Amino acid sequence: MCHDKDVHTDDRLPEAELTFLLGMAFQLLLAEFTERLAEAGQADLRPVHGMVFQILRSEGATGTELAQRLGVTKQAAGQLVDDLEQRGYVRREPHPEGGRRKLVVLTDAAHAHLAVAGRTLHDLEAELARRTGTGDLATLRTELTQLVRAMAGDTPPPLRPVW
Amino acid sequence: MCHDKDVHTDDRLPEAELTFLLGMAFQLLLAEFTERLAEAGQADLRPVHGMVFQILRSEGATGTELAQRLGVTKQAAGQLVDDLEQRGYVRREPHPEGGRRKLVVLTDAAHAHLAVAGRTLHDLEAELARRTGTGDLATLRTELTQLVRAMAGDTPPPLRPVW
DNA sequence: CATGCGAGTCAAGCTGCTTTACTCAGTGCG
DNA sequence: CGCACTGAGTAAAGCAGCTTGACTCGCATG
Repeated sequence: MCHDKDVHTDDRLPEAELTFLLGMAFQLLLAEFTERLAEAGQADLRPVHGMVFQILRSEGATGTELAQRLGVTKQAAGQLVDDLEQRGYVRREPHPEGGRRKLVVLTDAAHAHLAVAGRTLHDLEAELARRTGTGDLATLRTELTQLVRAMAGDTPPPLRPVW
Repeated sequence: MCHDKDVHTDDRLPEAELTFLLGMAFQLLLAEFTERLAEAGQADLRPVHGMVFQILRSEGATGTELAQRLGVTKQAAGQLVDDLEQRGYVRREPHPEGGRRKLVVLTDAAHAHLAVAGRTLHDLEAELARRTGTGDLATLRTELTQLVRAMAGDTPPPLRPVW
């Protein structure tokens, strides 16, 4: 869980910009998360796939809706769906409201992944709460929520790669 | 600063996972930051370039060192340096300790960018502190610092794209 | 001198996305 | 009815940013 390569010696974490801290925290958490998922035998799904699953979770969505929520073009979303369909994680069904639309829905395999991922993530965050000692990651959570609200209103922005 | 496309109606920010919140917060901040930089006439430099500048800031570094700090291959780092050199932001100087090494250092243009970027980032964070009302982004900062320390020890990990 | 190592670089390839351009189903309107 | 128009999906090509593999060169060490 720790980097043992000491490529540089200065230790200026406290003075670091908020933005940097956010980036590092996110990166570390996500990396650890995906690593644990891989250990749990889910190495074939990257974070973006988990994101797709969450979006499709309740009622599915059309390709275009998916694209909007992911913040990519509909072609890119289509490629993701192609891939996931081929691997048996989603199905394209005719859309109930007809038209040229198709409804992309999750298969059982995807729901199984969501279950594992959810547990893994919760474990990770719980473990982290213990390790920081503070125990009140709740504080952190509410502060972050305020920050996000301040910048994006009530609509969660698409979560996308970062540079 | 806000997304006005309301592509979905549920509003479950509070129950969101910590990891999601971190991702959204980071993404929003970085997007706003780069946008403001672009308005300030620095549209030709992406966040990764700012990262490079910060690494080279004090004493410069060799290509390999830079690659390690960025978390990419030395070839990728070399391409970044090629690009920045061509655009006048860095120079390759012979390394004082000789060998095949070269020391990559910043030009005045890069230092100017760092100044603008630093100010922009500070303004943004200050404005955010006002808008959240809490005023104590210091709390957030220290909590994030604890989190990062808990996961990475004292060595800031390379900050890289995320999925 | 030979061997090996580490830094840098050249070249090819890949992946995930974008841009451009098209097809097709439904809608509204003369 | 015929006909433009819209919006979803798809097909194809291109591109950016990275990787892997193979190499060159400077220097240290035996």
